[in-house]
Amino acid sequence: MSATTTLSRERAAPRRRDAEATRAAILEAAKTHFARSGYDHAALRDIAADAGCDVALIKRYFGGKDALFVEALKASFHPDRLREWDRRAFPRDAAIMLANAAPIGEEPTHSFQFLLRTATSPTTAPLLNLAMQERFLAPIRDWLGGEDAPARARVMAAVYIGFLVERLIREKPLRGRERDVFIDRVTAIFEAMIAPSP
Amino acid sequence: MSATTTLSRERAAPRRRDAEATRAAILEAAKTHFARSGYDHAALRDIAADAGCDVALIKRYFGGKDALFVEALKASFHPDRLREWDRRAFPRDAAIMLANAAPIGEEPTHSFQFLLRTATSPTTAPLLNLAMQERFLAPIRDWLGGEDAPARARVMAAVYIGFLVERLIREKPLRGRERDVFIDRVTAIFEAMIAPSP
DNA sequence: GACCCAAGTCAACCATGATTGACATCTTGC
DNA sequence: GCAAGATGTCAATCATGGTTGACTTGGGTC
Repeated sequence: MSATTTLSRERAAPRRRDAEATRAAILEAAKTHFARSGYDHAALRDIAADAGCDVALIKRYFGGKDALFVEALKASFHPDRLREWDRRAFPRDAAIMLANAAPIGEEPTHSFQFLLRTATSPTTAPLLNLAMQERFLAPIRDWLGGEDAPARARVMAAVYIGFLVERLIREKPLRGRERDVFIDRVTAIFEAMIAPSP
Repeated sequence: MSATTTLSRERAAPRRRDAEATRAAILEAAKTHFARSGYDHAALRDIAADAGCDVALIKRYFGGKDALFVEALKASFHPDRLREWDRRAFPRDAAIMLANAAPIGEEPTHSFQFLLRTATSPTTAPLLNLAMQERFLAPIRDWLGGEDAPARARVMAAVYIGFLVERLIREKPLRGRERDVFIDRVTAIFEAMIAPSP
């Protein structure tokens, strides 16, 4: 939803036929559906229905399911968020975030569910390499900086993904001592990863 | 492949019509296909072809795709392997294994790829929790032992899964210094996880 | 040898879902 | 107003793949 883009406000005409808006609506719906259901189980008809338009428009605006997926994949990552994170606070903040329950459909998980679904499907795994490089590994590498940033970024990305997966399949929330131990251990791991090479 | 099970050798008759053998062949083929392609992309016709029989036999012997998948899932885990791992050598051995390229269909990864692919499909995702608990978390917990084993097992499983995902989507093999740093860091993480609580 | 049942084969059936082209309708420029 | 192109709709088409039932074949028993 939220198909009404704010751009070109000078054109007061509330034209109902707005290619740009429909395209954006399709992309938005696609992000949600792909993240929730994965590539295979996301039906273009459902996406179109959510976007409030016909399936055929997807072909017109994106070309096909593959192309739509790639666009949605690109649009689903917001690596800029990383820059806002404080280096000192990150390990524990991230650990606590991971210890808490993952609300289904909430924003932060969104893109990572996407990631997971993409990584584990043979169809889409190849597509992920590029996106990972550009949008995930590179930002982490820059954020880390220092010696051996590439290898360390790779390790950090892997660990982070692992915890996201764990949270995704966690059956019940962590409590009490288990939660505390979990947080402490995860914090230690993140701290070790951020630490520059000796 | 390897449809000739060794059991019942006393019955010298090389009967070509062997329900037990075909059933085993189907299961074996299913394990491979499901692990490599995931639930959705594994076609029963392909599995049957690999097993050297007709699709209809799958229905006869297993009932349907779902049931076959469950059987293959159960048969794909060998959590007992964990016991063989030496506590001291594990961190570095595991790190090196993860640094190397993942040969599709090789034994060690096999069951874990299976696990990961399971997460892809909404059909099979519910099965994942159970399998994770019984066949992954519990063995690790026992293997770790000591104080706070549950929380530590959770952390360790998550990290391990993360690295498996990373390896799945890794575009080219690690080399040189990047590989060395990767191994060192991963080793350190595993060592930290194995270490008992202070 | 005749017979019966398990084991295996074959050819449909059916649902799903992406793709496509023909068609309708709105918007805009003249 | 009116043509033309952009935008949106509709109903096939096509491929895939799981499911199913009728059929054939083999192999052991009487």
